[in-house]
Amino acid sequence: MDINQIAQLAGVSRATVSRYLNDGYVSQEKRAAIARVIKETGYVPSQYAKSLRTGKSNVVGVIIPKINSASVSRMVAGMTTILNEAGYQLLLANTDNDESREVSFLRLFGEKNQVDGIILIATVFTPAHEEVLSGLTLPLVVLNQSHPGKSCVYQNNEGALHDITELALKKGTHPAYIGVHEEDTSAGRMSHRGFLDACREAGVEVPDRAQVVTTSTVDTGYMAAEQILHDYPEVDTIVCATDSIAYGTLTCLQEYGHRVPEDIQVTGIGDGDLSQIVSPTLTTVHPYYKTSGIEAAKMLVGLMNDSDTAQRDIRMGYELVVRNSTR
Amino acid sequence: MDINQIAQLAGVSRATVSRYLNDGYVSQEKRAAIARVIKETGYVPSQYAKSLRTGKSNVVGVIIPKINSASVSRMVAGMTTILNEAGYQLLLANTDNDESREVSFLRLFGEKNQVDGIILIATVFTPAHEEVLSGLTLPLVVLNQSHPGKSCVYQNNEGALHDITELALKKGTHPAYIGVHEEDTSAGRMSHRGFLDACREAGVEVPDRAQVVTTSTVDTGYMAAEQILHDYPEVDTIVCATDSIAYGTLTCLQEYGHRVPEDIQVTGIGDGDLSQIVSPTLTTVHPYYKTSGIEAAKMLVGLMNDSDTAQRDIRMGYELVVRNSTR
DNA sequence: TTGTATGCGTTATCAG
DNA sequence: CTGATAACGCATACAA
Repeated sequence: MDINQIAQLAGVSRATVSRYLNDGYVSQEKRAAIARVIKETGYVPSQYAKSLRTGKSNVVGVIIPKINSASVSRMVAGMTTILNEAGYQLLLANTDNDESREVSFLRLFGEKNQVDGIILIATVFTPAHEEVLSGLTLPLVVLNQSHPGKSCVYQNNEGALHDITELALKKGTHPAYIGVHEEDTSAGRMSHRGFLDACREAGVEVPDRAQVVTTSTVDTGYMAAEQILHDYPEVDTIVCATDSIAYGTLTCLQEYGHRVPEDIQVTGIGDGDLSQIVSPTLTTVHPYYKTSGIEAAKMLVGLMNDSDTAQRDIRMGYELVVRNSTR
Repeated sequence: MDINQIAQLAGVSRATVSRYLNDGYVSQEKRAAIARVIKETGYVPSQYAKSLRTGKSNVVGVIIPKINSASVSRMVAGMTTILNEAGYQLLLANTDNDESREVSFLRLFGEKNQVDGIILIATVFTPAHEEVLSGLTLPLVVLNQSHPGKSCVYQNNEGALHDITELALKKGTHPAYIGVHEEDTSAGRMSHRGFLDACREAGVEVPDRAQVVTTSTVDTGYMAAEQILHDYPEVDTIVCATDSIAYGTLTCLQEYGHRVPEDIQVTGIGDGDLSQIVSPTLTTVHPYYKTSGIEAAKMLVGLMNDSDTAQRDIRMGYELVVRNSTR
């Protein structure tokens, strides 16, 4: 069922059918005839052919580290609405936390091929990333990290950790910090800086033994809290870089018989589903993940349409959610 | 950068380059020459043209009700691994729980176009669904629901609820049930049946006021539990159709001063992340979501390759996870 | 307002 | 083993 058959059945040339499908510029009679034939046959134009001819696919490639994650799936949910509205489909590339796959997808999509634009939910930037990123002509938006020279949308981890630490220090005097690795992800670094700034402003000293680095899971959070309890027994406030770590910390404190928040305050970042369910409920920061996906998608649509849209950065806002794990 | 330029640079015809890219059947010398040129130029074949010519896209359409959901994102994670291994990309279509969008995506993908196969994570089957489903020629796998005549992979909700109810009834005598709506989703109906069967086998009577229907959220779970407490005060066991409902129930019981599991047992279905964190930790059923995604993807790959693969159903297994919310 | 002719980049057929 | 050549289904410049 191709455009030629439609043309024949409608008694017009295929160019007219094509115009009917696109610009317009067709007389009422022919328009009606074509419409009727299309309805009868259920004809749908071939995307392949259309894309081959126009060089546009109406598909955007979305590279994600892990679909199976609350923050990522919210971002994807956000961009889906915008992109679909704008007539684009999402081609999903899941790297399963494998950096090399991230680079190869970037390359695959980037090589003048298959997609009209890319959204990269970034984790780390290796030299390989930089290389492929620099030689990229397609519209691209980096989500979740800031990257010089590229349009990006990212969370204000520094501000979030600063504010929540500041809050906790109104009632606490011996804060500890459980963060995530800081080598290649700016998120980790910025978070730590926010914490340290707030401490400095409050005039409290934080010894090294009160600051540990781990990964963002409940189990490792538990272990990190255990370590702090051991190395820094005077602790009365534990600021965690993620909610998952905070959950582990809560469990640990409970098992060691420390009361939260009376003896030790705990804070997280993320406002995960569990945060209002754990006991005590967790004081945390609500990051606008879904909205960041929406913003990234809007930006990309802008880049793909008006090719001269200026590159810009969006640092997302956040909201302190004060619950019962702080005094 | 197209195949003609590569051919010219390598001193061969474009047919030879094409063969190099596909079947093989190229002499060593030419092979080397082409390889060199391709490496130098970074040439990548156009998917559009390839698809137009071959009628295959190496893309499968995945229709999901909501990306932002633990079960769905796990299923997607599972199929991603299999599909990527088999050389397919995922085109994601998120309906955001809008049935009509589900149908239109089905139609869009189905109209001989754009994708080589479809995985539908099903929620409900309306007449509109049936209509488009019946006139579908593309390989399709239905995930999460069973559907006569179509290959499908689904959870054994009936078995899961039966077994967990059976377990709870070893220590309980007055069970209540909080389920989800049963009109159009077989999941809800099957769950309820599993519960009732186990009760019947155990010889316990369950009055209507001990069975309520709600939606699967923490808040509505809370309210449903409240209602049961009011209408059926002698309750000593609450079987919930989902973990979310169970979380709400736990919170409710705690606030009303009922001890779990001493006074009232609670069970869920799903083994969500929170289940080992809430207190008491939740007795639930671990459904193999990720594995079901893997199975669905394998099935679809089979259907797409050997077009004569028999249609079949897979009912997934499950595993009872006994924790501290039951005696 | 409409039709004709051409090309988008591949792969497949068919001789050589 | 290789090279012409003809599609694949569509959009568009150009002529009418």
